[in-house]
Amino acid sequence: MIASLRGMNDILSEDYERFTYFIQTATNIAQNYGFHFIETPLLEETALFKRSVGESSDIVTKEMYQFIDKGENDVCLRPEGTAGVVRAFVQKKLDKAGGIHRFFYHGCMFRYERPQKGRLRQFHQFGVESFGVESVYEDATMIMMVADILSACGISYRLQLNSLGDIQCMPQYRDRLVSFIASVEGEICEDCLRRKVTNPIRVLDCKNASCQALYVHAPKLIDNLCASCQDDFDTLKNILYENNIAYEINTNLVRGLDYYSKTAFEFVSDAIGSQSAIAGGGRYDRLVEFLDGRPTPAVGFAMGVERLLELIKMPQSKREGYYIGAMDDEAISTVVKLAQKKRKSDKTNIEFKAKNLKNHLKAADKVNAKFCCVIGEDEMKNGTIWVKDLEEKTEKTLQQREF
RNA sequence: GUGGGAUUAGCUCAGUUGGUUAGAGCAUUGGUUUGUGGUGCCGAGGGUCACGGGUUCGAGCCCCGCAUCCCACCCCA
Repeated sequence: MIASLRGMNDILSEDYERFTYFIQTATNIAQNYGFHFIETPLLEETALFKRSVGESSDIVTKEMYQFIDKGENDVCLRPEGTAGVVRAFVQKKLDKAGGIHRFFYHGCMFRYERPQKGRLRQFHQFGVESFGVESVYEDATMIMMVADILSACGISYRLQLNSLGDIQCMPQYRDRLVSFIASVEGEICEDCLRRKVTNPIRVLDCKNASCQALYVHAPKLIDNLCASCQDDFDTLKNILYENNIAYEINTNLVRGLDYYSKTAFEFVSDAIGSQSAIAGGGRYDRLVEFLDGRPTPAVGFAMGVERLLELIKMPQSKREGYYIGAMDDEAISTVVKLAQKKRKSDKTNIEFKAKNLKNHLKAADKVNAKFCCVIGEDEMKNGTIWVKDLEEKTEKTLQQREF
């Protein structure tokens, strides 16, 4: 037997019901917020991700499905959605067109990681990206949209919030942090030594207790924000408070992707194991210019669909459509004809095997039909069909041409 | 990528110190006093015990390898 590749799943049956229910719910909400669908390719030039996600990120250094295609192009299956949307935004010259552009997307992403629950090599994200709005109200809107989507699906969550600073305050802070790390360099773990060079902010959430003891005295970014970042962060907290969105500040919340600035947020669930981040996002005001566009403020988020799947509370499924069967072989061709007619307007299941009435009723139950329709000896003789409403428990006999 | 656990029917799982023909529930399917369901009764099918080696008179059970899933690290959605 040939099995699917590691970390790559089939989605069918009940999972598929949940999957499409989520996508539909999220799509409706995104449209209510004024966002428009965008589809970008699964395959992009490798350079796109190196420049946007960042050379030092885990994604780019070890998780990409990268290969050389037959035209000798260095290409990648997309590991996340933002880079492609920004590329499309720039390529369509929307940066030069000015104004506000709001997009949502959903589709599969690929990361070569060690799979576990909630972490797949091919997985799906639903995300949105907003271009051209500088106001922190847009950041708050993103957060409220995620909250709306999760609530609509009956999913409870915790919201974690942080500010990563901007071009004014971040580099300064980074320098101060690096010199702090240098001052304790002899006592920190190997991972932290590596992080000092690659991504110094990451040392702050080192799991090593002895490192943490040293970092108690480390400068915190949140205490070193410039006036504009501090203002925006305060405003954001206010907006969330006024709109009844509970949050916790997590100063260690550092997005693993290099392009974030200012607002960073993550929605986590305590009900799905260690891969608990169900949505994450933030502001990325400089990414458009990194990808050769005119500087454009932008903010967005992505949700991991597979991680949400088992948390989604589905609406109760209702009986729907018709089940049609015959009690004698001679009536089966009539049944097929009637079913074909019914299918123009309603969901219809046919049974090709002749069965007694009881078994037909059982089968109609199983497919969750609203009406069980059967042609037996009497109906055959009279050109009629017997129809039972399985909900109301009422029944009637119709002329076949009226069916 | 590192460390640990698991893998037996379509699904969830039993399976004794290694001993004859590997079980249950659910699901599937057939029958049911011969036209009334979702909850009756009786029966049936379904397993290379993940895969490949080894030890043994004999392996679902012990040993080695490998694959996948799960857990932790890492990281993120």
